[in-house]
Amino acid sequence: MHTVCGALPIEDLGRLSAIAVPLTLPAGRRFITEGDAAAHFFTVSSGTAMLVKGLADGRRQVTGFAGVGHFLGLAVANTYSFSAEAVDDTRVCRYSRVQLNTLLADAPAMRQRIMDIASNELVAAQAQMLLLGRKTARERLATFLTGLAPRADGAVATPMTRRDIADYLGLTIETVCRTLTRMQREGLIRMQGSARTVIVDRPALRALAGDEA
Amino acid sequence: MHTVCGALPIEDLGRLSAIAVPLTLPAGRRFITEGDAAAHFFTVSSGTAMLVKGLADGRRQVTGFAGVGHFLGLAVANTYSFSAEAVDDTRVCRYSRVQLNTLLADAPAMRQRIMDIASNELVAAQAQMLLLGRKTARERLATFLTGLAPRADGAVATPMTRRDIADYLGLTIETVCRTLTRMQREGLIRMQGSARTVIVDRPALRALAGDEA
DNA sequence: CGTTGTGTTGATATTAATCAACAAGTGTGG
DNA sequence: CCACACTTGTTGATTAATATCAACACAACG
Repeated sequence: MHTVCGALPIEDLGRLSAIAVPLTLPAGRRFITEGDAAAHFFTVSSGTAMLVKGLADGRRQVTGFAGVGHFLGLAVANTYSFSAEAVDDTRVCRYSRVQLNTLLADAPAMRQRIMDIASNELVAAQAQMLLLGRKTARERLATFLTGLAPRADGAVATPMTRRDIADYLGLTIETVCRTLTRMQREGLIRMQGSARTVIVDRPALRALAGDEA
Repeated sequence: MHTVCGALPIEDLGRLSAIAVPLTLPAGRRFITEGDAAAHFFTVSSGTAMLVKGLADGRRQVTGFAGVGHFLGLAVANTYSFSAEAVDDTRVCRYSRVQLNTLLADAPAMRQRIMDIASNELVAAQAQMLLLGRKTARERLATFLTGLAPRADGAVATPMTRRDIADYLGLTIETVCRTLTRMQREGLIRMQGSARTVIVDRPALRALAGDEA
């Protein structure tokens, strides 16, 4: 999965796990709430989480999905600027930010790694701005699908609902549905239930995505 | 100005300026090109710069404006993932990334500051995703205008062209014009040439922006 | 089994884009 | 200093992409 995070080098995992609190979250559970005091940060152990920003009237924007090994909540501010929810049944580890900072003080490799993660997030965020500001519905879906990590059989996992995809791509549920249906009709993809999609013609889909400009 | 950067603590400025190469850029000059080897990073000394991402067919997205004191090009990757241009006549300082990294090795305060900057960038980027994905044209302009730093007389500087604003907000030039004209007709703002705008009714504009959800 | 949430498809509405004309600056060279 | 070209900004008419409204299929679940 893209954006939101990154993985740590093995040698640091032990020190990190010493302060980790493992949590099991059912699908849909919110574990970070926009505006709350930001006392913790999280890593994803299994499943998928997503970051959400909301408007007063209920409109929402998913700013990223976080798969296994990804980080959430690395903000400097005193309050979270986004909410986070489990997409499917998900295990996360929670870390105290105070303890993390202590740990970081003499772990330069880990510090560097976190810095790199933040930079990569920023690059991903800028790519997403281009998508949201300038790409068509079709291009957005093509970008989304080709950005998902393919499994051994060539299929990609889409555990999030159509609503989550729509809120991630700045579209409506209906437009997501119609666009995917059309891509299937055209032989670009094959949907196998709503949580699994085979990318039939990856080159064509990548061309549609329009990156590599 | 919002997003893209931040300022360093005074005590580090001397060390940084020792490796700085000052450059003077005319309005419109591009000084970072998407895809080029990322050997440098930059700070803005005067004027305004902007970050741009482009699609093959010419569509472009401005991902942020950088005013005085802001940073550009803090990526980890080997190539820049965006271009940068001077909005008006601008002075920037250029720093070698290699030298910067050496300097950072024993400057914890500076390192921390850069980490904080990156985090703030990320928060701003997520806010912009919400704007691009879910706000109306009117809400986007209201958000943009209320986010500009007001001068002593209450006016805000808008040195960028309508095209740049449109590419920043994911709109067309015409929609930006029409929306601003309408806001002026409604007494929310008063335009004084295209580079200067007085915000007449800031509370109303902030309410329109829809943040503080 | 009904109930509820999710996904799909169709008909229609609406926002913002496109196409077009022109006004207002800005700069250049005669 | 003025005429001209060229860029930028504004406004109007029309189109098009996507949202909205609506109906229904289907699966999960109590």
